[in-house]
Amino acid sequence: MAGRQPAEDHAFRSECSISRSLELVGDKWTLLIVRDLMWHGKHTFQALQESAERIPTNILAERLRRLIRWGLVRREPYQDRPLRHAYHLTDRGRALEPLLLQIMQWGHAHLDGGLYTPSGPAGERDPS
Amino acid sequence: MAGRQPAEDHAFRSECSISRSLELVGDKWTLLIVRDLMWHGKHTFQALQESAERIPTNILAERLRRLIRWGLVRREPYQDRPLRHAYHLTDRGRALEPLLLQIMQWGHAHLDGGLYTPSGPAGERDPS
DNA sequence: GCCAGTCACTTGCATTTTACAAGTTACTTT
DNA sequence: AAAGTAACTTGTAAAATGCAAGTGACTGGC
Repeated sequence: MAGRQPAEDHAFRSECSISRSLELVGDKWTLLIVRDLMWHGKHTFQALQESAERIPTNILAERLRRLIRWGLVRREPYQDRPLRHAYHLTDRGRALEPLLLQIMQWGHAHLDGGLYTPSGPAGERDPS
Repeated sequence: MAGRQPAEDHAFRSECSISRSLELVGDKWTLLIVRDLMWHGKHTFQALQESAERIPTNILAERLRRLIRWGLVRREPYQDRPLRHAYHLTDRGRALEPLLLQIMQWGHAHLDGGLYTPSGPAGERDPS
């Protein structure tokens, strides 16, 4: 326990594991970074920021810091001269894979088709 | 296709199913509402707002509108005099169950223990 | 009829987060 | 020395969030 980082503790807003998880990955960007680290071989700041969704650089930097602080991502040099760092998932980060697969599957089944037109499957519409 | 609602279309920021899903459920609150509708028998505005995480009422109202617009939730009267409405998941909403289970499982495995202390599993720490 | 109470929201406003553009630092290549 | 590249940081405007208070429809008791 000695040598712990100075970082502040975080008080969760509830006991619920879902709520807790969402406090960490419940935003529009974090899981996309995890996706790129997990499946798309993107491990540098540059590579991550060039993804199709065009994450703003300040958000990317902040999210990477957070993921590192929570132990989902590791930052390590992959060369000196010039010194450059790469980002990799830890075991804890890699454990998000089934979650990512589920999100992907749901989106694929329910949000496909380019532009969304607001009407559920037949029989599910509000008969206003 | 006649009788479609006037609602605006939505242009997704990328083709990725994960990204698309996150544009809908990628925030701190939406999946908690789905959780309550799916598992906790909460179907009224009142019941939903009384959950442990204390969602602000304006956010709850806005999220319910969004979920309805996207066909994940249905709003229907459960009594007249006074007229009251209940919220229920549609099939599309219920299809989020495996996703919710995965989030719960990850959180349970990696975020348990009340206050978070920032250090990954042994061997995963940045040896700074 | 009048008053208190409940439910389901809406409104106003302060705070926080996000988005976009531009700038900075360190180092390399020409 | 000049130009280029990677990895950020900073500034600022726009949007989302959080909190408190207010509103409207109705009900039930006196």
